[in-house]
Amino acid sequence: MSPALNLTWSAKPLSAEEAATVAIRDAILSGRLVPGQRLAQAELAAQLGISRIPLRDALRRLDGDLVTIDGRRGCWVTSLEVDEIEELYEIRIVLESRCVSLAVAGLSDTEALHLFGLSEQMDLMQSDAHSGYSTRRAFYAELYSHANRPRMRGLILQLRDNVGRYHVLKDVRHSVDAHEQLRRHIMDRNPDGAAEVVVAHLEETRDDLLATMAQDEHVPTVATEGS
Amino acid sequence: MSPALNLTWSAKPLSAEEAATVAIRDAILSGRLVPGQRLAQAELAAQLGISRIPLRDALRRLDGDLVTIDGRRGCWVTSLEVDEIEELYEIRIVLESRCVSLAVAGLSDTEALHLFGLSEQMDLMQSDAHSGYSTRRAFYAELYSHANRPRMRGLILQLRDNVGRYHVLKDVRHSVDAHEQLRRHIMDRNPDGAAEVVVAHLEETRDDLLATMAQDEHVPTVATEGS
DNA sequence: ATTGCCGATGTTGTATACAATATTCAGATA
DNA sequence: TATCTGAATATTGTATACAACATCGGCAAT
Repeated sequence: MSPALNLTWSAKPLSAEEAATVAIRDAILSGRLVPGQRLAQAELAAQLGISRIPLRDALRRLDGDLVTIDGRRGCWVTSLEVDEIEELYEIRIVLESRCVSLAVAGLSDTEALHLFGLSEQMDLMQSDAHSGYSTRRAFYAELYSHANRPRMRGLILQLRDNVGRYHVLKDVRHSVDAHEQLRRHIMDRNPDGAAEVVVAHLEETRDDLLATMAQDEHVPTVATEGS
Repeated sequence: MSPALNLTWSAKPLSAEEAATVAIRDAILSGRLVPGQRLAQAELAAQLGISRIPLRDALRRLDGDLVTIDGRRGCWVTSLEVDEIEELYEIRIVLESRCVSLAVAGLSDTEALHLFGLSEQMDLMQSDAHSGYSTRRAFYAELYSHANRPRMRGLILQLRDNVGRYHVLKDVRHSVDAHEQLRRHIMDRNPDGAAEVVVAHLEETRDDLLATMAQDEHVPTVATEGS
């Protein structure tokens, strides 16, 4: 069934629309474009060196997720209320508990060992906040891929990104503990245990984020535009 | 806080992009555009009487869901494999069991009675397949709205539409039974019972669909273009 | 007969120009 | 002073025109 030879192009020529999509997504996820910030088509297109047409295509693609388009009134970076963040975490808990259970249940010996190594690496590196987030994201993306549920995995990663941009330089103590437990459940092929760890970790992360937001709610972030 | 007067325009002037979006979505959900069918921009734009620009915006908006855009190769109505349908049902089961449980738990007396009436009406009307689907969809949309989980509800309805277009003139016996049980659990405020009914109903519906697809897999539907 | 190589054709991607709508700010009026 | 009005401004929506790329056909070579 599987092809004997499988190439993946390293350098694919991406269109202006695709480039704009990843650029805007990266800018939002990295915090350079903050929630609530206006996204003017002419300005963004000029900054990216493209026309408004591919920029509009990119914005439509991100609409409803990282970007909110309000008819002819304009376009903003989606701003999440506390209720919405709680709901997104609830959906993540439901989906990820199932997904990690399926993934751990189906791991082969080499796959489990590989994930174990990835997880250890991840906790040892401990780099800055942004690259740390990206490393953890890659680990879960790899782990969840073993559940063989592509749509579920995509939804989870999308939800993770959507709520992850609100985490600013957070502690990682919980993560290290949770990852150690998760590693053990991976090696033991314990799906239920892994699911429990993920749920507990998500709840802890959610509560930390909500506490941080409650502290900073009177200090709203305002975007200032550089030259 | 709330305005004394709150108008909603019955006839709001929707843009060409919005009109194209609903038109294409309706065409796909009603089966006039079948899975796998090519969506040529020039042709569709001409049929809708608009330019290619707003049509492209509409296609981008539907991409990844009802429509699949493959770079410069073109655009097709998304075609689901058996594995994908199974996965979509699995996600629906996880989300809807939670959502119906929350909804039933929080119902007031009048709300429960209203839903009871809606459900009875639904089973008595028994109209044609398309309007029957739309009626059932409206009932679940109303029921799930009481869970106070807008994102979850939106995801569920999206998944429901995505998989619902593969149901062609199916039997409704299971639905009638399931709805009767669901009505009882609604009136009894029994969240767990309602969740069990919904899960069982979804599994049954899924198995019926898969059986139908297995029968018809050697009779692929082909789109023929009228004048 | 099959494979590889163009050239013709068609489709999609993008830039520019213009139309339609929303926002803003000045000025007038109560 | 506060509020409403309306023109000026800015921003988004859409159409047309053109460029870039993919597909399909024929033709030649092995």
